Amino acid sequence: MARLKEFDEDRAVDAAVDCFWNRGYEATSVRDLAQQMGIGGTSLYNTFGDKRALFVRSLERYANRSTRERIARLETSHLPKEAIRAFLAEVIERSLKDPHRKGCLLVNSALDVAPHDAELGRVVSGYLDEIRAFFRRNVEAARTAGTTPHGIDAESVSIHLLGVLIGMRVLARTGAKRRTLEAVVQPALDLLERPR
Amino acid sequence: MARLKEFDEDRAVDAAVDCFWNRGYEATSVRDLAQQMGIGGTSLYNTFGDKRALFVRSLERYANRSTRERIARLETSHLPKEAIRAFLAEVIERSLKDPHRKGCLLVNSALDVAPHDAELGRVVSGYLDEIRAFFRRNVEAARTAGTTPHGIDAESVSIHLLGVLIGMRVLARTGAKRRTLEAVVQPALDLLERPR
DNA sequence: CGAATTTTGTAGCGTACGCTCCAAAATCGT
DNA sequence: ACGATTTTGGAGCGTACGCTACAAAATTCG
Repeated sequence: MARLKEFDEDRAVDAAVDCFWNRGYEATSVRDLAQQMGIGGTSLYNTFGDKRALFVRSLERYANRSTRERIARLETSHLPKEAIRAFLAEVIERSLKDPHRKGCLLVNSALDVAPHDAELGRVVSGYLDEIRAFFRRNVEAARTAGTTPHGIDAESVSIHLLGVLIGMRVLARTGAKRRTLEAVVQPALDLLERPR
Repeated sequence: MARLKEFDEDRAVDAAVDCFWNRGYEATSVRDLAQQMGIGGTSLYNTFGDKRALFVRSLERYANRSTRERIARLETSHLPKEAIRAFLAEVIERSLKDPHRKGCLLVNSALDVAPHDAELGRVVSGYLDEIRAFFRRNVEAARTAGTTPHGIDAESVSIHLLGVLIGMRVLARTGAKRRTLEAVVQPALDLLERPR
C-alpha cells in the first residue's frame, strides 16, 4: 500500500489540546502546534485538515478525556448528590494542581472563539450543556431519592451549578487560592443540603 | 506652541474599549484600533505609547465608566441588599440588550490576556476585586441592618457572588437567554433572603 | 526488485502583524 | 509674518502568520 504514519494521532491531538488550552485558539500558531505535537507542518495539514479542524478535534478530545470521563466515572461511583459534590471538588483539586492555571478549555473557548464562530459556539455550548445535564440528572435523582429538598427546581439549579462552575474556573485561571474557589462553590452545594 | 490634537482622547479610548471588548486583546490589530478610533497609526503611538499601553488605558476607562460608575450609582441610590440585587439585574439587562454579546471586558481579559501577562493579570484582578468589595460592603451592611441573615459570612458570600457574576457573564457572551442568566443568579440572591 | 502510494521535511507563497521613519500640515508665541 | 513645536498621513521596516508545492523517503503488493 503506502508508507505508515510515524506518530500517534491521539498523542498528537493531546499535545494540540495542551497548546489551545494554554494560549487559546488565535494565539496558538500552527508552527507551535506542529512542534509540540512532534510532527511537521505538512503532516499536520495532511492528517487534520487545517488549524480550525484540529481545534474542533481538540475540543472533542478534551470533552471525552476530561469532562465526559469525569461525569461517567463519578456518576457510577457516587450517589447523585455526592456525584455533584465530587465533580466540583475534583475540578477544584485539578485547578489548584495545574501549575499553568489553564482553567477549562471549554470555558476559555466559550469566551475566546465561540462569539466569532457560530459553529464552534454551538460545539462549545453543546459540551457545556452536557455538564449542565449531568447536574440536572443528579439533582433530580437526589430529589426523588429524598437526599435533597423537594422544593428545588432541577432545571434552574442545574443552570446555577453550571454558572458557578464556570465562574470558579475563570477565577482558577487567574490564580485564585483554594479558599476562593471553595467559597465560590460552597453555597451552591448548600442549596442541595438545607431544607427550603 | 504647536498644533492641537484633532481628536478627543476619551472618545478614542472608548472606541478602543469596544474593539478589545469585542475581539479580545490579541485578535484586535493596531490597524483595526486606529480605524475604529478615527485616527492614524502614528497618532495612536504618539498619544498612547503602544498597543499594550492602550489596552491598559482601555481597561481603566472601562472600569471607570462601567463598573465603578454602576457601583457608585447603585450604592448611593439603594439599600445594601437591593444594591446587590440591582447590580446583578442591571448586568443581566445590559447583557441581553447588547447585540454583540460582548460580555464583560474584565472577565474576557481575565481569561484572554491575564494568564500570560502577570502585570495585566494584577490589573484585571484588582478591578474584579473592586466588584467583590462592593458585594462584601453591602452584604455586611445588610447584615448589620438586619435585612439579611446574621449567620452568613460576608467574605465568603462576596466571593460566591463574584463567581456567580462571572459565570453569568460568560454564559451571556455565549448567547444565553434571559431565563438562563436569571437562573444562574437567583440562588445567590436567595442566600441574602432566606433565614439560615 | 520495482511500481504504486502515502508520509515527511524544506522552502516559500501571499498577507497581516506591531511598530517606526519622515516630510507635510497645522497651530502657537513673538 | 515667521520660527518653533507638535500632529498627521503614508510608506515601509522586519517578523510571523496560515497554508501549500514539491521532491525525497518509506512502506506494501506484484
